[in-house]
Amino acid sequence: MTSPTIYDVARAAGVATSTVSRAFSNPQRVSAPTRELVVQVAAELGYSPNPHARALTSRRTQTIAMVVSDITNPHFFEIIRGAELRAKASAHTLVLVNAEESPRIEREQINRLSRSVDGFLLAASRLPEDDLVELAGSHALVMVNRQVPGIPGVVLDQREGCRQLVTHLASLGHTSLAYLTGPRESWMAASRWAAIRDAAAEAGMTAVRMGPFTPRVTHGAAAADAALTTGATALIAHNDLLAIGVLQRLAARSVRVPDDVSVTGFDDIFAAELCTPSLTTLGGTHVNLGRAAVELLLEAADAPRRPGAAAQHLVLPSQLVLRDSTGLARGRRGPA
Amino acid sequence: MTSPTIYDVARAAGVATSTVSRAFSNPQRVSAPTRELVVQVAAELGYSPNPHARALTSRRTQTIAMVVSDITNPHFFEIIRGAELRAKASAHTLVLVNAEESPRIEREQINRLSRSVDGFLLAASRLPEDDLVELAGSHALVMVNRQVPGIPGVVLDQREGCRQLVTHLASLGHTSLAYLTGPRESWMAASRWAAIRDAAAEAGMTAVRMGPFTPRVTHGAAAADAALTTGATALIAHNDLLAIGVLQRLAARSVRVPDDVSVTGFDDIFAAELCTPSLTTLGGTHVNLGRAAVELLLEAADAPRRPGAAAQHLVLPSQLVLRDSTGLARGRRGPA
DNA sequence: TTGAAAGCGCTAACAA
DNA sequence: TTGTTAGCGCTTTCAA
Repeated sequence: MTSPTIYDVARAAGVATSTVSRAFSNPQRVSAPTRELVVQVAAELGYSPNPHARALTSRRTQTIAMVVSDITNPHFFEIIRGAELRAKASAHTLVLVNAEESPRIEREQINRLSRSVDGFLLAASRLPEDDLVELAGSHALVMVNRQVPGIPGVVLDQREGCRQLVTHLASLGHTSLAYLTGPRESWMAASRWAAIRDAAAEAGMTAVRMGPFTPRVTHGAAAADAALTTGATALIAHNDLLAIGVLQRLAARSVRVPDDVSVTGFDDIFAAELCTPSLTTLGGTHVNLGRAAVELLLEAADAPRRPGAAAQHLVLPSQLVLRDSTGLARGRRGPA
Repeated sequence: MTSPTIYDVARAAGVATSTVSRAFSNPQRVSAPTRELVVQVAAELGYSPNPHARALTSRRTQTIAMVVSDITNPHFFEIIRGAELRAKASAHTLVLVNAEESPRIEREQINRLSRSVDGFLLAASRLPEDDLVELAGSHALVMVNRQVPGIPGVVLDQREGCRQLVTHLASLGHTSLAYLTGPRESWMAASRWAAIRDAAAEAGMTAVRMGPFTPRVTHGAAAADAALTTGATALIAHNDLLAIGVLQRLAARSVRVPDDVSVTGFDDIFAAELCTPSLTTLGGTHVNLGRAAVELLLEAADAPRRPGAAAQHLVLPSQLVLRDSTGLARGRRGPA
């Protein structure tokens, strides 16, 4: 009933337990013939190493945890998928944790898992920067969609992406935009606003920020109402979910999109292509975000914190996807 | 640097290590005063139990694995979310595994994790029933959206749901339907077809099955083309993704929905509400599926396999959501 | 290159 | 109720 151990294999193969151990975890330190013998005997007995016993001494678990700020946001799906893919390729296990938009829960979950994983992927972390720096001192950490000095991370290029987005709106004749911002703790929200504001200034547009709004469809109504008071003809929602909610509210209020106002989102989730009108949005290959993040984490876990070596920051390209929710500004339609 | 162990706590509190151990894993077997002392000393020292050492002796890991047949399908998201929620409530960790629609990968992943988790949630498993029964002999198993005799499981009610769906179509005057079926290994696909066929017979409709089709948007084109050859006026796609692909293809071929044909899906994913026309679909609260599945698994892990006690099968209600993709059959429009 | 042996941190008899 | 003690299965010095 109970599964075979290295002792069983050692006895059957006529070698010491340490040799069996090496054959599995350090193959190059065993002669080829012995290794083959051990491996074969192990296979016959149906032996496989006990990961907990292994972790107990070696302190390596072959497991990484991914903490997402809000698992209900479909945009994380792609990141999770990429991470799972990459983790599997290196025979690592992916643990999934939901922080439910709460810094407290995020912290608790990290503490709970700190002994059972080799490192953490923190996606859109809501923790204050100080906490993160402290954590990075004792754990392998990789940030996803957030930049923290000294901690490795992967982000989609917001600066360039937002510039393209704003330029697109400017080229349609819009002269004023409103950014409907996300959660206060969201690094992304701050980063997007900074990029949008700068790009707007450059393009000679006025830009205002409204919010914060919880980036869900249901909160789009409030966001849309707030945005309309500004008189802006271009609305940039913090993400696609919020944008879709905005679209729905505008339709309900008989404001035409894109004839009266243009609306854009971020993330390019699956639904962005299907809603009416389809949504212009700043996307990118989120699968690669997840993939790259795991890659970085595995490196960090292998070569822990060479002091002096700067933390790696990967910036993956974002991609502006033009659809039907953006159009010429009011009064700019028809032949000039 | 290295974290404190029960030895440190025992010494500082002046008790035996076993007392410390009990205070944490079996509190009721320690007198209240001793327990409080131990807990307080432990807190001061910053002690927390090493999960691997714990697992090594107790064989309990506080971890459960969820294996999904295809992580790209958004419908699993909700199930995953429910499972994560419930797992967290019992201080359990959720490991996420993608089987990529491959029975081989599914099996490999299960084997790889078999030592590190307390049990498995198998969502839409593609494994043959024999394999599952064998697995259930050595592991705690709960099936999600698949019924296997002798193994506990949770499903949304297909029989009643499909009956409602078919009745809905019949009441709109449709007399022939086509079911665009999912993967060959999908228990769900077989189960839906059986229910649809029976319900159709009951309602005096003819029913044909086409496929199998990979249930993704991109495969909707082939499915739509195949369906049109049958002359059926009502198309039931295996899931919403396929249905959305069908809608797109029909639009491209200038077949009007629902004027020329009606289209339905399964799952009620987020996008079903947003596509054009919005999709009539058989949904249900998938979050509860995940939640209930974890619940069952925790029970099973606690009271392992009382022989004689039948495996629990939970059937959660499904819910028919009527939207714009279904309408009166051709020739049944206007005043009678 | 291989073997002997001492733990890793905890649980669970068993005894007191 | 508490303490003693022998493992759980593996890795890792250290010696040979």
